[in-house]
Amino acid sequence: MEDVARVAGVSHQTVSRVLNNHPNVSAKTRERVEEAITELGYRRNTAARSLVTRRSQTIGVLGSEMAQYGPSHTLLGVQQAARDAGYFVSVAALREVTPETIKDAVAHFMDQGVDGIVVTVPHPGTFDVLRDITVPVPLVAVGSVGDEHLSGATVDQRQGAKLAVEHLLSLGHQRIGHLSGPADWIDTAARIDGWKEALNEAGFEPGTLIEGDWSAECGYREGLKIAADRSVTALFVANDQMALGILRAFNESGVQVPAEISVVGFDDQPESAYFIPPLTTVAQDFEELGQRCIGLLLDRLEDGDTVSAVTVTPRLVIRATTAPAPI
Amino acid sequence: MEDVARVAGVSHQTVSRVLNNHPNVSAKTRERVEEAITELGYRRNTAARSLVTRRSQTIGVLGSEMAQYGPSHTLLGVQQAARDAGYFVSVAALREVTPETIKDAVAHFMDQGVDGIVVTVPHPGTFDVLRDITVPVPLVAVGSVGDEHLSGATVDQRQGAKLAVEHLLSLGHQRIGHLSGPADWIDTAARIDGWKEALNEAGFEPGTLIEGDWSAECGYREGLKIAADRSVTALFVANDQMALGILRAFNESGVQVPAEISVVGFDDQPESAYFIPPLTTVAQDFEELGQRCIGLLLDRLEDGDTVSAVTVTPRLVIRATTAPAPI
DNA sequence: ATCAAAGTTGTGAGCGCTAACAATTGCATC
DNA sequence: GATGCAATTGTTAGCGCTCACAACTTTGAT
Repeated sequence: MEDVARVAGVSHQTVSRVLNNHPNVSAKTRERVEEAITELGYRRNTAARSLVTRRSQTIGVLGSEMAQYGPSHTLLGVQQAARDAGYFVSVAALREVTPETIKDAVAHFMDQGVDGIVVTVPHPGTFDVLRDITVPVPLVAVGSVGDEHLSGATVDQRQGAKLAVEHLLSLGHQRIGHLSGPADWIDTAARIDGWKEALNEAGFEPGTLIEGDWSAECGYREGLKIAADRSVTALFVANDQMALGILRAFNESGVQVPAEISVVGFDDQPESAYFIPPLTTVAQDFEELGQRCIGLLLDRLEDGDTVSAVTVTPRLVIRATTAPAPI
Repeated sequence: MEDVARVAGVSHQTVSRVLNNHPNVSAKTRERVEEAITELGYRRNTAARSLVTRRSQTIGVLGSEMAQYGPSHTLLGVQQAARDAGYFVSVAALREVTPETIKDAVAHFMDQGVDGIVVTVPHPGTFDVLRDITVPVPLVAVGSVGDEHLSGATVDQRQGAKLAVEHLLSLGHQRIGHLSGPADWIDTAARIDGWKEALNEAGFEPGTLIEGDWSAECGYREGLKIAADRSVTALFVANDQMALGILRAFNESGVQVPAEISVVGFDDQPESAYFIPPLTTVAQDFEELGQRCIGLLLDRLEDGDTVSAVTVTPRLVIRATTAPAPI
């Protein structure tokens, strides 16, 4: 920086001012400094800057199941938005979710001096842990409703579930079952609520509720049972992977989809359009979710504004696994 | 740090020595310092440390298609291994792969002062770009063969392809086609080579070679054509997603899998076991790949050793899409 | 011409840490 | 008890930057 100052014929402080876009620098000085910077290929030292500002220009992303469709796309959105805003993105992937591993990861980020943390750990207990340890930087949690300490960004999953079930209702289905995610996931509860609500509003009783684990394997297993007992004419499945398993089980059991049983998934992974038959499902824009997270975080970081929550709206994609209910 | 020194009754430098595991600190002093550290909940300031050591304890991961099955799992392995070794992991996801975006991302990492970079950009041109810009930190590229400047970690894809084709040959197939990835991917070339090699060794001519784009949609489109012309009795498909599309196309066209045509995929995504029918495929351990990358990087960083390449071996998973060739 | 107010630039200190060197201690040897 | 040597500890400087403040320059009203 001293070198740049010398070349531009100013003091190091003026260079610093140019770098930080301070208002009180005359146009021609600024220009001269900028020339010197490009001429020397100067890059400001982040460590020195962090040391004095106590800001690292880094945002931590703390997540579990980071390789899954949802989290990995959320990370993409976060990364994109953060880099555009001049922030670095550091990741910590939890192999196992316990209060200890969460605290460890947060400590890891504090050691690094991150300016804010985006949390995508979809288990309700997470938020309690985060509130307990009073993290000294802004937090945004995916799936949380948000409060003054912890912002939340979330896809309106209840709404997504309603969309799915209302579609089935409009086709004349009345016995609509639900294969949910694991009970300790936030998303699971929201989707179950949406399913129940849509049915209640239509004046029907909820059909069978089965707790799954998101895996195709589990969808297959439960699909075999449903194929045998035929307790429902339609099934709302909490993600596309379980729906894949269901489809395979029905295929093996000779159950016609959608003629005998309709199936709706959730997520709209790109593959879902090529299932046999192509899956009707609910699309959620995870990348947008990630971008919104950074938006919230930057608001807190820069304006001190306390926007506590944003919601991304899902949308129904109708393909070939849904048809009018059999008579 | 000054506070810790005061509590422990030593100088700040001794605290620094304890923190850095310097040899010449007496056991009881070390103990006293450690007590003071836990008592005060002291955490060393990374920025200050980086400023003087010129090391950031951060590794950058530069990747394209980061949300895909392979890259996202590689990232998981990288993150795991890096955190275990006390490093932070920063990510940069490329939305578009051009020499400019690669250079930008590298510049972004240099601004951050990363100690090393793991590159998972599976296009051959990448390595040339990286060699051109002479990055001042060690690099490990996934998919590269490696040289003294650029270490490489890779799954032996040629071997994986051979495994797949040899399995088909052992079932009596002679006309074995290949639906490959896009031509500008490294993986594509290696898999084509393996396919050709296995056929040559068995004394057969390679069957139809079709260039795909990894997507299920493309698999579907090409599958319809193959179903119509029946030029092959078996198909080696370069990834599971395209295989999914193929399966759907064959199903629609009334082609029996595996009775009429056998299909082998590549990747072994968890869903593949629930395709209709369950997919025979080649499994690759991406997490291990990621861990190996960090291993290579740390070797360069710490010992100065120049291990230039490691290889992870894939393995064939036989399920229900392969059967003896029809007579 | 004179002065105040605003705009612009420079100076010095210090963020928290580690490297190099200096000083102290302990301990065996003469 | 004096001497030398190694092991241990302390002292000083400085990494590259920004902040607070001081100093200088312009502008416009009197």
